[in-house]
Amino acid sequence: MRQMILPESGPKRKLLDAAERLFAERGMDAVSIRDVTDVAKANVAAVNYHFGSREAMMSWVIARVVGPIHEERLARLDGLERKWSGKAVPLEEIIDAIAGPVVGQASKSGLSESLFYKLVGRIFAQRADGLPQEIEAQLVHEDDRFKRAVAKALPTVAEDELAWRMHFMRGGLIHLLTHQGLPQRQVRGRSVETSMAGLVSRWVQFSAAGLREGVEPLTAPKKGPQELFDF
Amino acid sequence: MRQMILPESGPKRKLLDAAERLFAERGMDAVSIRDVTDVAKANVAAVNYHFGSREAMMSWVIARVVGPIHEERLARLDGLERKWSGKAVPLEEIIDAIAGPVVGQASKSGLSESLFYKLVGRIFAQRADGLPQEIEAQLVHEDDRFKRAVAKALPTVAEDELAWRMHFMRGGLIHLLTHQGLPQRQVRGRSVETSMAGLVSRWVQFSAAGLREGVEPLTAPKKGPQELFDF
DNA sequence: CCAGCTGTCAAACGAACGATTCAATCAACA
DNA sequence: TGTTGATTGAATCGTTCGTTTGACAGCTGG
Repeated sequence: MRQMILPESGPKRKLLDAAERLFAERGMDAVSIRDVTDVAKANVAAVNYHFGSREAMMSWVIARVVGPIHEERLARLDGLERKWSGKAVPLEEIIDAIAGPVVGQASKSGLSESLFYKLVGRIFAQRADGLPQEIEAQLVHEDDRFKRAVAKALPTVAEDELAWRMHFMRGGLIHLLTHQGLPQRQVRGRSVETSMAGLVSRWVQFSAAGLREGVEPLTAPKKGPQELFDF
Repeated sequence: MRQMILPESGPKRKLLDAAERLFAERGMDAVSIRDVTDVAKANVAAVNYHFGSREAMMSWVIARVVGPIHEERLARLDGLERKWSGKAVPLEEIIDAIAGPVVGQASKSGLSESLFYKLVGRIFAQRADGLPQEIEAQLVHEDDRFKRAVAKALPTVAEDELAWRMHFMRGGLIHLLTHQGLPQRQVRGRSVETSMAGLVSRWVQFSAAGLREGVEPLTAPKKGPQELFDF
């Protein structure tokens, strides 16, 4: 596996694109290498020739999707910590740095937005249960960085309590990504926001409130919550 | 399928128990009928003889797990609405009526608690993507009941906003069930709460805060949030 | 006593799976 | 142009899958 230089074109790229689309549509386990090579208009042997095995190809697909999201997350967090130079970063901005890169990378993907979110959701839902070790290690480090940032923003909340609340938060995002369209049927007769950017901002607000649970606002307790976060 | 009278004993029961355990351990798609019949010490043909097909057996397993949870949820909500006789039920009690039955049924299951939660999480994660129609219909109705109850408890929050927040909330619970043990490694050196009952009460608090986001407390705004929920 | 139903069993079915083989083909360079 | 190494193609490998078959045992009611 080593450094995993992503192919810009050529047959490897075609296979990865095909696998990516099928993984998003049907789930990783429901796609055979023949499905992939049919879509990519390649031979069955191509997968094992270029990647060594089906599982190795899966790792490439996952790395190609997760890698940029992971790096953009860390870059955003770095930027925030630089911007607030040592002070605690506002909670909503931290949380937005988790979901924002998913939306950001969606437009750069060859997939439709809906499929891209589904794929990302499927991947993150598998945490610690089948993800390639290299990617899992990245994500563990990422989790740690964000946990420390949140802990700094909410110093009065116990660390283990925060860890669980961030666990719930992550679950909400994964559920949003995998089942984007579910609840909109439940609202009768009204046209409902469906753009992921809007939904993510709702998720940020929801999560921030959940993380803050039990924390008294230090200043201006009579003001509304929009005072704490302007965007 | 019809009424699905659950077998108390006999070979059907043995097959369902074996399938249930394996589904929880490995996931639905990773279990063959030979795996099941090996554990159940039955013949491969037994599955098709007693259930007609692998998929039908899966539906029985799912129905046997989800059914009691679904009914206990509705019963709890009925009880709450009776107890508060027409007035809005306190938010935390509604949310607890969603997660509580999962904990309640865990002890009645033949599975270990950990496996039972994993199985329930796996099932609910598949909403609208492979669940038997009958169960899906139950859950849609259940969602609607709970959404109305929450809307009554939070009349100032727009309905579609509530639907999305409850979506995030459900995601958090599913993630907790499927990845119970994940974040505890992240807390260094401390022994951490791992009982599901405790975790669920954290999830209830988290979710209630998320659902309430932007809602000003009507009375005693200076008091702590424990004023709003005593248990 | 035996016809009829219920359940179990080993065996086999055809299909699909990931992987491999090996000859044919292609591109690049001497 | 001839040679070499990279890539492709068709065919096949051994396995595993869900399902089906048909023989056989156990029991029951007439």
